[in-house]
Amino acid sequence: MPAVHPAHDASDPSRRLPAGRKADLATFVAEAGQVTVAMLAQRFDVSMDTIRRDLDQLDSEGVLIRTHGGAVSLSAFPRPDTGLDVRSRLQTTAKEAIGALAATLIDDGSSIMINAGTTTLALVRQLRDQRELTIATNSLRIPAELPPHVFRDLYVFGGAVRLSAQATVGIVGFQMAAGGTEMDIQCDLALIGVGAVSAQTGYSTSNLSEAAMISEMMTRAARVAVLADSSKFGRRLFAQIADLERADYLVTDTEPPTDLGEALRSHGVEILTPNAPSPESCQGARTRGDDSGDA
Amino acid sequence: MPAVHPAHDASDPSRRLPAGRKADLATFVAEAGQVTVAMLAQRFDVSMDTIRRDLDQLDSEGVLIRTHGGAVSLSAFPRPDTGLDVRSRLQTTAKEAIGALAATLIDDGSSIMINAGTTTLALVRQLRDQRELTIATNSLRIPAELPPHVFRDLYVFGGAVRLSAQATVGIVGFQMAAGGTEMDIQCDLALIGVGAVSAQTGYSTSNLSEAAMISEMMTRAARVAVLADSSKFGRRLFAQIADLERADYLVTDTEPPTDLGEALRSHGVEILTPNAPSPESCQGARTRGDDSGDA
DNA sequence: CGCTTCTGTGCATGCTTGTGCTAGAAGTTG
DNA sequence: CAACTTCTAGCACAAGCATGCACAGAAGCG
Repeated sequence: MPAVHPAHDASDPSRRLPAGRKADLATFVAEAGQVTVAMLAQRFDVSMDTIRRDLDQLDSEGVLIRTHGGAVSLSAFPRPDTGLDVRSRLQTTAKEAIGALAATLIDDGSSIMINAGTTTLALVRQLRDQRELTIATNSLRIPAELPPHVFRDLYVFGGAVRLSAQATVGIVGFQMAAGGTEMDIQCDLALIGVGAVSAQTGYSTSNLSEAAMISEMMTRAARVAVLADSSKFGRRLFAQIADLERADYLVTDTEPPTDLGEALRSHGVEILTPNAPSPESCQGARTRGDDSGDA
Repeated sequence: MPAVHPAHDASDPSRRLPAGRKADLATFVAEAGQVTVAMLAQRFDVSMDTIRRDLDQLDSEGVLIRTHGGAVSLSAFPRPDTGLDVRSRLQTTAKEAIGALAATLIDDGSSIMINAGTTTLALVRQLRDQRELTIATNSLRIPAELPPHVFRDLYVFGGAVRLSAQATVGIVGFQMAAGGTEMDIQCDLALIGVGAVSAQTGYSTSNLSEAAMISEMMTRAARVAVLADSSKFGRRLFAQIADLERADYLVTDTEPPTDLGEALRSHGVEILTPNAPSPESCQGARTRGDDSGDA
């Protein structure tokens, strides 16, 4: 079994540490906008399998978006809003199902907070039968998509604009008079789309300011529903939002992996999926719970 | 055994990424307005079947509208909630000219406030050559339309949403910490689109809260430019914003009637029109080289 | 120093996805 | 109605993918 392995050539300086290659790869994708696995394999002189693994990790870290055949950058497209649009085209049916399911949690006349994100955007498109809602959000796109007959009052939190997310980041609250003090606000339900759900580290997203804002929304709500499609399971993003028990509901499209599902239930989180209450649908061994979060 | 497959041409990098192609295809349709399957197949160098499948998917995702033989963009159809969009199609050439002219007032690195409106929206679309701007606005649509390279920081004032105007009404200011006090803000230039300009009653608009907010923006600016096309002259709307002398410039498309023009000049307002460019305006009516969306 | 353990990498294997082709159905146009 | 275009459905093939495995270094431990 000598097996003629070309093996690793330590003499080649272009072949560097994996972490360094991953960082270069991330910037390369960000500049190129869209790349193929084959292109990257040639560029970095490693096999396509390694590139695939790297891209999967970078996707789970939220640095780029993995697609069939390669990857696209979050925001480096010619148009700044394509980052959001590309993301919104991925997992759309799942997001719509999640949105429709989450909409059933909303009672007529209740007050709700909604954070910015593609999943929550799909949610507001599903709002049809509700009436007289009071809604507060940090999304700049929700006011354009919200059906006008469902709400009575709509508020947008002010602050700096994160262009890639079409959202504001700032204080969860309002002043109603110049120089006046902040009004204390409280709502019945917070609907929160997150970037990652992990049994170990709870809910997380890629932007620190947004994480702080979401956490503030959660504390100002009597009930909290977290929205996340199955691609968010078992990964960890840069900024932690809260521990698992801060949510009352997790609305998703497929039953989570067993370890995550058990962790959620043991923390009192009710899991809602469209497939009716059929537990343990067993979607295969998707349990990659590891995530060594370097970056 | 036909076996002779022309197969895939790996040499062309523009192809080879389905997700990227779909994103490009969506933007292409959005810009062209209407397209045929054959046109897209030639443009993206794939078969018409693939284009058909892509269009079917994009239609089911709500990105465009599939038709027999091709597809049309969403904006080609008047959507139900297009109160603002319908208005924006009126007087567009005039608004574009006004926007381009007002853009010449904006210096690199300056801080500006912009209120919500179709005229100011046309203005931000004309911003190309400016850099490092700091921008604050109550418009929810400006963040989506603003070219990303022109500004350094962008802020949206928080508050209640006026859906018909896609704008917030509230306080002109920000808190930067929960429970903290309001930060005092001041800018170099306020760019204000108004609904009416009258020699007797000054500037006015139809909504009282917006009028108060605009007035506040004016007081927080070193210079004030009012934008109004000729259809706004000589009329009075419900809520007065300010007297004539509160503005330093009136940017419009045609010279106002003599009485209004005299009243403005006697109050120290400089009138800027595209035909009689002011001494400092250098770029004037710039031909928009690219797009010019016919097709 | 030797041994174990872990990680990163490359390869081989079925399996899934995307694409183009063909044939027939359905629609459009003169 | 006839001629043409476009759509739908099914098929075959290439590319991409997940998984399991083997090997090379690095790190840890005695």
